[in-house]
Amino acid sequence: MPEAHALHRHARDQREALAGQVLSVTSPQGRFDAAPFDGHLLQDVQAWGKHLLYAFDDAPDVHVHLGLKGFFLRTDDLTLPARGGTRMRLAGERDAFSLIAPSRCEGLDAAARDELIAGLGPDPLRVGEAGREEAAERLAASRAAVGAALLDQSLWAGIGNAWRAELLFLAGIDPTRRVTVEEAALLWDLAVVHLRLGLEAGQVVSDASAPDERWVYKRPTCRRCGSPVKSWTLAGRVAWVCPVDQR
DNA sequence: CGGTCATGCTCAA
DNA sequence: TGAGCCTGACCGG
Repeated sequence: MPEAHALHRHARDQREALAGQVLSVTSPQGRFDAAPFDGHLLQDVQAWGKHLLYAFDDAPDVHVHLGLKGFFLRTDDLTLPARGGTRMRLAGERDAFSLIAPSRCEGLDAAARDELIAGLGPDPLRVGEAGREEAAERLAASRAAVGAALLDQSLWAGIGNAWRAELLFLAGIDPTRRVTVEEAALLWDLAVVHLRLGLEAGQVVSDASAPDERWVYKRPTCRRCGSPVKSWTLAGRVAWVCPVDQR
């Protein structure tokens, strides 16, 4: 689940529930030092690609990355004890969020936060159409195959394995080759539209009329033409490709 | 109930 | 390139 659309959804949910409030910040598991943030006012929560940044008054930022396995639990019963293994618990006036099994949860000073953001490419949910030209040029300039380039967070921020499979299918592009600037711009447009749909739906959406369906991702056959889907490891992740519809 | 895999990423080799 | 991270979902016995 944790690709950019999911992280932007977490940011929105937590911003609406907690921003502007003085939070109780704890680490029931003990693996996160919550003291610098406990009792401080949360100004904002923002997603940058797959990263979450929490801005506090008079404290560093908190940086969260869910990795493959991280997730949040939400409750409106503030008396409920956090489940075991909760790395960070953020409690406001009416809601509490528990962070479980993240790959990163740490304080970040302003310089480190700026460095993190500077190392990320454009995020389709953050710059949208305004970032189209720069995003297309960055992706097309990469020497890597487009299937590897799309997963490189310094080129574009927020695309993961499921979006890679589905966006390349929608664009009709074979992941093993490179792309022109025009093809990269088409991929960007597809990403902007579909990640937005995914943000609202809370899942990957590659067909607005069938939000629960996928074209090739984890499928034995292509949903459009029925051809057997080819799958193999590309850039460390399993690629799913229709050999007929993607050239 | 054990084994495997996963919409991610880092680090060692 | 592969192990590790150390959770949850799923599957077969």
